[in-house]
Amino acid sequence: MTHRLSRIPRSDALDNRERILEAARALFATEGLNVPLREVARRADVGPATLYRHFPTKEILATEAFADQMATCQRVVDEGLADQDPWRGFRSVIEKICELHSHDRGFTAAFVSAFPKAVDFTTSRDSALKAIADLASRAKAAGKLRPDFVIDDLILMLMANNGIQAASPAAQVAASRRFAALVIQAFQAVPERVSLPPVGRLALVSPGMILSD
Amino acid sequence: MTHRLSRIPRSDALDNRERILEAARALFATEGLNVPLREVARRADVGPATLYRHFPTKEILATEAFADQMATCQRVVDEGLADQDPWRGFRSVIEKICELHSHDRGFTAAFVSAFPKAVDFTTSRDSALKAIADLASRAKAAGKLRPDFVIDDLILMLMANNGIQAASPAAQVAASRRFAALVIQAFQAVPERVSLPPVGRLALVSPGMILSD
DNA sequence: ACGTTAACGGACGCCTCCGTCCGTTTTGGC
DNA sequence: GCCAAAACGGACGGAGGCGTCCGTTAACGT
Repeated sequence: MTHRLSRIPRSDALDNRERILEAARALFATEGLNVPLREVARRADVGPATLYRHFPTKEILATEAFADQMATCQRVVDEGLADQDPWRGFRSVIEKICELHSHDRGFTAAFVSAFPKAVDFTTSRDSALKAIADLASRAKAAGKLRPDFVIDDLILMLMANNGIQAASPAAQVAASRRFAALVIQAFQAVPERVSLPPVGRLALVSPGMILSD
Repeated sequence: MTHRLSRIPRSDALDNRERILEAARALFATEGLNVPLREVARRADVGPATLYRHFPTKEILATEAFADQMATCQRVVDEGLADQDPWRGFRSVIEKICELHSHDRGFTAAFVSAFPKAVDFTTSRDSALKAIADLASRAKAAGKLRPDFVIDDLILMLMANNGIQAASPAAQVAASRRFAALVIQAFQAVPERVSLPPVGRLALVSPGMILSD
């Protein structure tokens, strides 16, 4: 009678699970979130049923697949916070996050999406945003970041960065780098600033739109 | 023998053709280019075959549907060119184009895409870009636009603008407006400019990617 | 070694979209 | 009014994605 509570999974199961995640990471990065799940399964050399058994929904799969990207993201933000110069920290966060997202077509979509089920993903995103907001207000206090910057501007920037399509992965990164540089210029405080129009309510678009469209 | 050369189409045919275009415009604007063609047909109160008879491919339909948007685009550019102050003209072009594109989820996709069949669309886009490049060099000469601006930055900006997702049409426009303002700040020449990283080769992504994804 | 059972994956049915065929309806010249 | 031909649209077959069922395989405890 060895059955009570959370049995350890079989070795091949763990194996498959890992291979699926690997395949998902690779495909999501290059193709975006809308790859057929069969293709992930095929690449992982696994039957469709196996994939669905491990990850009942695409959201769950995406959440787990992007776990380390999310961790990287958090680390980037922490590094930015650690910088004595808040403006330099802020800039580095923007540069690194743009780069991070430019490598991975799927990640931004996931990041910007409001996965309801993926609790931990949402919370870590929000904590990252919170931290950046802190950093931003410090940079404002230092007079380097424009005072009318709001955290939604960052979301705006992420979405915008996600819209960039380049011919090759390398070009994609290059384009994002330039974009980041431009954005930083735009965020910089300068004496004679014209005021910005309000952001309005951004989407945090529903997962359905991201996963299917 | 009244058959030689380009017969005038029947009245109901013209009727349907116009209704199809109307439906396509409406749906492309709200849903983007990836609406099922059946839905366009349904909205136009027309059978699928009729739609395909008038517009054999989605590209052709899109091209014709966006013809007036394209004209508006050209007009905006012309207005910008007509301004005595090239920098003000340049800014207004950016603002108006961002607004134009923010109203219409499909238009940017079409604009940025490299429809091979849609000859006239491509040429008018290129002529618009050419004109903007002229305006840009005048604005540079006036010392208002940063010297390292290149026309690909505009494409970059359009793609980025296209990535913005807002909760409602109104919010979408608001977000684009703010984005345009930020972009203008970024493009403005200021004394102590750090140099920008290169753009790299942007996509002008193939129609397939835009129409299906 | 062997049997129990967790885990697998091929195959199925459902759905949506696509593009075309062909019998039917409508138009416009006479 | 009539009739050729132009135009229509319902219906069909095919392709691809999805999620699940169930007969088969192979891991692990004894």
